[in-house]
Amino acid sequence: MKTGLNKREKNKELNRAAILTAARILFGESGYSDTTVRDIIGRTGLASGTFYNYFRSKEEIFKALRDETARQVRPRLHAERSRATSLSDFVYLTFHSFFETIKVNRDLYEITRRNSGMLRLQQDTPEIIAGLRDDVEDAIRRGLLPRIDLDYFVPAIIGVALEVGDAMIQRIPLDVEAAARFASQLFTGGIPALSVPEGGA
Amino acid sequence: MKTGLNKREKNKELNRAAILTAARILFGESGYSDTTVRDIIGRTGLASGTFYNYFRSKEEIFKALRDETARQVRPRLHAERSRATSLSDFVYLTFHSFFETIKVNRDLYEITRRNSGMLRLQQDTPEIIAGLRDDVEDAIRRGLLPRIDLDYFVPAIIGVALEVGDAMIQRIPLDVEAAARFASQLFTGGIPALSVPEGGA
Amino acid sequence: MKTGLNKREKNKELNRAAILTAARILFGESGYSDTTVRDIIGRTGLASGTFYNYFRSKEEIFKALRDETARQVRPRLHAERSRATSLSDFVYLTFHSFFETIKVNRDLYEITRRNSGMLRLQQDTPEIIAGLRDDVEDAIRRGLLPRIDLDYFVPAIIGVALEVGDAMIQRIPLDVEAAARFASQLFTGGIPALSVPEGGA
Amino acid sequence: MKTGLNKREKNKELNRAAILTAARILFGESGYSDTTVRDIIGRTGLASGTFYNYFRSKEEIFKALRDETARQVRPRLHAERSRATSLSDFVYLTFHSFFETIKVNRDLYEITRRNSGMLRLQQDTPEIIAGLRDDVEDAIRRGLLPRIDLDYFVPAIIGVALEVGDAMIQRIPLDVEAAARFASQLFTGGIPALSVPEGGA
DNA sequence: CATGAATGAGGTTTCATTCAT
DNA sequence: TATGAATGAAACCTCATTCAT
Repeated sequence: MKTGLNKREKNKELNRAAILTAARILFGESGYSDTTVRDIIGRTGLASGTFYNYFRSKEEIFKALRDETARQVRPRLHAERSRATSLSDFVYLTFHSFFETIKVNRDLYEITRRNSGMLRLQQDTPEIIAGLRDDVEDAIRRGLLPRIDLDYFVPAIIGVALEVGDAMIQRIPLDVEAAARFASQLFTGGIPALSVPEGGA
Repeated sequence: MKTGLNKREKNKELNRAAILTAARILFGESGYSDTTVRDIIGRTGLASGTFYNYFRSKEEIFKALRDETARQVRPRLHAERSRATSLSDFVYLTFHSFFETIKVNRDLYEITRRNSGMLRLQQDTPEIIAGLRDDVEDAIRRGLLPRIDLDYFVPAIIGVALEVGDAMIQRIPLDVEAAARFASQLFTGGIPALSVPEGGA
Repeated sequence: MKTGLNKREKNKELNRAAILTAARILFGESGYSDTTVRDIIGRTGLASGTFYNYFRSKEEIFKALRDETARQVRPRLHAERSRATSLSDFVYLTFHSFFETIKVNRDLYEITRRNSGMLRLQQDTPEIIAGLRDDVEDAIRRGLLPRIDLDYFVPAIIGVALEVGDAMIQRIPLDVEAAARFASQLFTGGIPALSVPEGGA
Repeated sequence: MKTGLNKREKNKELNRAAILTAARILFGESGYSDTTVRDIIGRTGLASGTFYNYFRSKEEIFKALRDETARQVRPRLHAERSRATSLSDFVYLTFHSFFETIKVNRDLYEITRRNSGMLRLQQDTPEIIAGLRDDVEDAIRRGLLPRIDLDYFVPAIIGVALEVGDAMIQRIPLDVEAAARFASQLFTGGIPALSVPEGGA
């Protein structure tokens, strides 16, 4: 039955979730290579062999984490962006939803950042960002954006999102709106639009 | 003769260079953790112990590579930027010199990209980028740039430089000017300035 | 059952004991530095990594061996000596219990002998001897021994115990009483007391 | 010619001596296994390959050091002992000359102590002590000593010499006479002869 | 002879993975 | 399924010794 999991099945789910969580934290903190399977399983209190009841290898859990990110994050980013009705709207929502996601899922984000090119697990674009190109193409079709060289434009968005995102996280207080405003002003009007009024910090 | 190196010294230079080159390639291809000392020395045809005649540890050769980058690249980027006489000039030269550097030292660039957050070897800002903030501050003092929030602006430049730089490298033909033009237009006038005339790619 | 160990636990005990025994023999034969972890584990038939399931390092197993000695030997030597009621009694029991211990734990003794000053693992006094000074001080308080310069007297006992002990072990038949008699006569009456009747060996 | 060494030959002698001295110090400080050929040669300022112009191997220099000890020390100890005219004389001179030797050649002594059973280089009796048995047998023949079990007596002397010698070295001020007096009193009259007058240290 | 870089066997230790319980 | 000891390949590094200069 879909609705009810018996005790055994429920425990399986919990264990799997616990292992994933531990891996998420550790990959984020130390990177893929410097995180051992023992580190991961040790954080859960389970025995080391148990790891292999849930994941076939260390590589597999890394991929599972990526997929999780994709499943959770992509639809959300897409939904936000599709509400846009103007260029500045589109840009602001893109950055805002991305920064908001970073703030909420900081550990998943760390993994993507710290292990971008690792092993041979990499994709050209981190999952957390996937889907952006489609949405941009759609925005062009909808007339929100002018015709642009996407091979440079999409990376430009990504670059700003990642680096300004990093800066945002380190800043106190953590202000998603301010960061999103900064990035979207840059993309909407360039440097002149960024000018800080008199005694700005 | 004072000027020339004798055979022994010349050979030492060659070996050291060979080891550095091998490390550069492998760190770039596989990252720091997944590159073994044996991989490195194996590529040179030397014996495994010989590695340690030149570098005290795996970590040390990594640092040596980084320092090499810094010594080669920083002064050059700085020199280019300090020639700027206007906002658009400053931005264009910044991106252009960076992309040019990437093109020439592609392997060194890969290392920095792939190992940014790795191990505990990282610095907050990869060497290849260090110095940018100083130059931007200087440009503001010189009136080339308006007063801006540097904690977001500098990362924004870096993000675009890195991601557009990656895109540029994969593109054939490799066109530094085009990439620099794109990035500086974005920073100078925002998306509207990017608009591609009719039949653009 | 609480009292018995199951198969797993029993096997663990056996393996740990096997590793300790192998180390004991090899350290005794070749000394600490010239005994490799591979030698030790090889003697047990276990895989090389297994060593590190039981001891964190080569140094640790050495210490474990020492502690084992201490736990086994010290209380026993102390108990014997505290039974003494006269000077000659005290001296005889001291040597006798020491020689008896050597005889029984010959391999542990070899380790202590061969590695006394080694590496930086040493303690000033090998465990096998520790406690002697306390007992001597106690004997002086109890009036069994006169007031003596302990900084020379304790080493003198130790020196005779070790060297005569070595000689005893090589002698056939191994006669603990004879060795103890010799040493205690020397300490009780000096050389004159050692005089061998007519046809002595 | 015996009398004059030319410059080349003199330098050879100096180098050989320098290497031996360095080895003596280092073997004494760290033991045979933990001293590297590079450590030794490094202390002399010579190049590592040069070591092998003087000694065929690390083991050989160790043996050379042993032989040096024997050549220097044995005759001297023998000469001192043969002057003895009574039991107490013999015993006192034996210990005194040994302690005096220790004091003067502390580094050679350390080597013998720290590496007694090492490698397979050991002899049953350290070189520094060799010859003792012969002298004792001679003393018995000369009527200085009673007939004694030499297999225990010689080791007893050695044990006291080594251990009291160690204690003496650590004591400040270093008093050879006091140590020799202690040891010879013990051997002459046993513990009763050691009794310290009232407020002795 | 002196030099010091090159050699490569071998040392200690780690860790993903397997498997008997 | 859970356990955790066993496995063994492989990582980093050391060092006695050789050899071209």
